[in-house]
Amino acid sequence: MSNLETKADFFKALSHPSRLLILGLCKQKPRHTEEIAEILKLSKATVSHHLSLLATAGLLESERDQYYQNYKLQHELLERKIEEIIFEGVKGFADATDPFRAKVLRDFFKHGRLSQIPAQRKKREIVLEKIVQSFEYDRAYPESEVNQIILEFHDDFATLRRELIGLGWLHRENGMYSRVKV
Amino acid sequence: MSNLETKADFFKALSHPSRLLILGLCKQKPRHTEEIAEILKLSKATVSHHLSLLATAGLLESERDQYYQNYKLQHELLERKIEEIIFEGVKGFADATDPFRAKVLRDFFKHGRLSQIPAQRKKREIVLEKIVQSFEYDRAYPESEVNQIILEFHDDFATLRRELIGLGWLHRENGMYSRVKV
DNA sequence: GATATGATTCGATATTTGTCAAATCGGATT
DNA sequence: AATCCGATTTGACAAATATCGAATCATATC
Repeated sequence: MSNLETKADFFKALSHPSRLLILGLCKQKPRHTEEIAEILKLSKATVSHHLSLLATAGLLESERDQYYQNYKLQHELLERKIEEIIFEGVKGFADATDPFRAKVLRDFFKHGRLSQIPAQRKKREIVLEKIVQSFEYDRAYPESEVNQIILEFHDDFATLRRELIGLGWLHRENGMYSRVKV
Repeated sequence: MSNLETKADFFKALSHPSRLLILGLCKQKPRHTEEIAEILKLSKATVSHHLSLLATAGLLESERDQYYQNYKLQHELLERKIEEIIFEGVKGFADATDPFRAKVLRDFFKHGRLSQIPAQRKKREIVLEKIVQSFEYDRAYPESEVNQIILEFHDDFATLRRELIGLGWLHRENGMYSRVKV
């Protein structure tokens, strides 16, 4: 449940009356496709489609029993608060409209490039935050690509890369780097 | 958040990436339409549409400030667990596949009509549950219509109607009846 | 291994949803 | 009261989704 698309799809799975009914039925006991189709007066194909969406969202799991595929409610996600899901992994970064932040960015970035690395920790974090935003989540980067991306901002990519790791915004594992959700 | 459609619409409001982003933006601070449109690179019209869905779902509230309409995050619903919302007001009625229940229904219903009113409370509840399912939620019925519906099952509509009220499954107000969610 | 049976996938269609430009609205400013 | 300005609504179109029948699949059963 990391990126926005996945979260939206999770809620999309819950966004149809039939699918909510299906969850209710599977809450009572595991159900198979035809049984649900019968109760809801829908075709098997349609129910199979709904079940697939619910299973992909992690709300149901299925298990075969003889001829039947039984779908069982999964509780983990249902027990979570809506906001936990929506804002999970959303960066706790500063408001983009913070005036101090805006001034620091204006002072240190010239034509998109970092004119110098701020000495003050607070200011350095602001420019580092800006830089880390060039990295996507859910993707691994080789060191060469990390360097290349940072080079777009400043020549001393080694220092900046080390700082990003130090702040925990980039993670290194087996020689590959990935952006961390904070 | 009573009926299925409303619940589905609530989750539908959360089922688009742009709308999740909008919630994130409005979490930081109240935002107005153009501001969001600018950040998300969408037209004002589109953002207005998204905002309308989120507000209808109860996730945002808006307030005018000078020229601007500021949208503010509403926390109540976000703090609730998913299952609370999905299963809120879902009838605690017996599993339709319960064998005892099935037997009672078989014994007392002949060709869709109640052959006699069960004397035992437990059995009576089962047949009354069956009858109340002929009523829709979120609709008011005049007494004449209530009687007519119950008449389809048994001649003694007065007794059955009184029992349904007694169980709290039908509610009477100003001479009109409505089905209660239990 | 042939067959029966429930599940899934495919293909087609109807409905719903997302998007934007243009027109309209409604409160603020002058 | 005339004008300004952001928000909303309207109308049109594109994209995504729901639905079903038919074809295909997977696996129990014989």
